[in-house]
Amino acid sequence: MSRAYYVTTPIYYISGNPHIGHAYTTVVADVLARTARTMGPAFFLTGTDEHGQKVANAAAAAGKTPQAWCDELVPRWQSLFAAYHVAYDDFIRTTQPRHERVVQRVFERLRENGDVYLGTYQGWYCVFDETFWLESKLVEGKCPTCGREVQWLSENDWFFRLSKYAPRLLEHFRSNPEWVRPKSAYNEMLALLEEGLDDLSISRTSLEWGIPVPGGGGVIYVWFDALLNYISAIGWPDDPRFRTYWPASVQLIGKEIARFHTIVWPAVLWAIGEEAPHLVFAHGWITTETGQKMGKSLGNAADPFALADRFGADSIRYFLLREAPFGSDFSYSEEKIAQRHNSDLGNDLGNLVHRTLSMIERYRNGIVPLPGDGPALLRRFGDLPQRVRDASLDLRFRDGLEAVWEMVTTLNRSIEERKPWALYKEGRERELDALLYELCEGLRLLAILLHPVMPERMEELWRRLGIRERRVDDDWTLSLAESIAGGTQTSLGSPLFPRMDLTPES
RNA sequence: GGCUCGGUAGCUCAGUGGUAGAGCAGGGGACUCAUAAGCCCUUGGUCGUAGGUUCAAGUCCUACCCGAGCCA
Repeated sequence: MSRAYYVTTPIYYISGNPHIGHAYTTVVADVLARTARTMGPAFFLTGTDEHGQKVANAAAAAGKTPQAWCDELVPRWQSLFAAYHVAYDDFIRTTQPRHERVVQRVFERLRENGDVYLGTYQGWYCVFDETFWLESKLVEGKCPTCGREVQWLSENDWFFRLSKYAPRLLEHFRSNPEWVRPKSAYNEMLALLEEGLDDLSISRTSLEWGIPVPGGGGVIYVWFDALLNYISAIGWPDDPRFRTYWPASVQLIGKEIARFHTIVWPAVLWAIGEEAPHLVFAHGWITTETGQKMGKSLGNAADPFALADRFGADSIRYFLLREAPFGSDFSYSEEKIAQRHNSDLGNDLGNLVHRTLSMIERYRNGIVPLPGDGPALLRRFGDLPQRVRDASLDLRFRDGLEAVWEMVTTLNRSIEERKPWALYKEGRERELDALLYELCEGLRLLAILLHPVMPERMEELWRRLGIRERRVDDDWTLSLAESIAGGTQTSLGSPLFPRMDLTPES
């Protein structure tokens, strides 16, 4: 039996419009959740991070209240995820009462336990990066990462006793070397731990846009607030969902926020008596072809809505998972997307579907024939579903897709070798039926295996195969025990992945 | 300044001390069910550089160069 699966994305900081990088992380989480749902209960959480000075400033610049600003932006994010066929189970906003309640309750719990104490914070603060800097780190008096002006803060803040948890963190890292991936992130965080930890300021008196500290005294630091979304959304501490799904199976993050998620976050969880997540995976960035990080602040971000319009969201999803091993940075360009779309999806998969359904149409009036003596062709792929599922849940999506493509290639090759057009002309009906049946069954398997990655297109393939007695995303133990029924009425339709013109220009 | 990861074919990447690989792109061929797709064959590499260890190094060690990142 399998345990309940819980996957999270970072909650996205809504200081502007979403870009392709946000779609990337969220699509990956969606593929994990869809894969996990083929074997048991799964919960997929995403959402938005709405507090902090940067949001307050952006709202003020637009002449709006922070809440109004957030309310206007959130639908942009939700429509992005809809455009990419993302099926989350919950979308949390840190301004929702259900979240604010939990944050305050956690704070109180920590204060009662003595894990939070009142201290004095003095130092430089970069509003843009929401980060504190030591004097020695400033570059010509400005923020070393973004070059903007920093502010001098001197205030009485609440501090979290992070240092107290340093020994347990070290022990946790050393006895769970796979708990932070990829290895590079693990190594960096371990090195950081070995240098020692300072306590963390978790409140602000200089700012109003945040969750109030219980009993007064400013607002809770946006980072502390934000981390708690992963448990507030599933109803910490009492909701049955919390007991079902926590600790999280996988928490996806960008590598720039690894410190908060692998050092601060487990310490906070332990301080309230909960377990650390099983796996934190810090993925790489999508870069331009010159290796530059893509992001709104650099002005080089692709419009993810336009991309989905042009190529189809499922093609982009496929590209994101197939192009590079998950974890490392990878460079993006429309040419590369178009190439993947044309060669893998159009030529290999799409054409296989089209030529198969076309022959069913032409030789058998669109009706799936009765099976022959046995699916010899597909026998060697008996372990493919397990391989694909294992690869995906281990975040090796590329490996899983390559394994599926072995089957695509095998089916295409079998058509060349057995020449159904010749069988038809020569009246070798039983041989033709056997081959066509195997091809249809192969397409059924492909639809099932690729559905987590390309849900919309594979649902369309499922419809064309005419299967009504089961859904494409049913539990795999049920789907895989069956095969397509002879007599099923298929429909040809237009190509699933029409080739794109590769010549530059839109 | 310290540290981490990477540098293998035009591109994206496998490669776990034992004869350098795959896919795509490029070139050629036979076919016609199909989206000029698919199938078969094929060109292409001083494995970042220089040393070292070893019977044997893409792989281990040292230094350096380049790229990205983390920390100070």
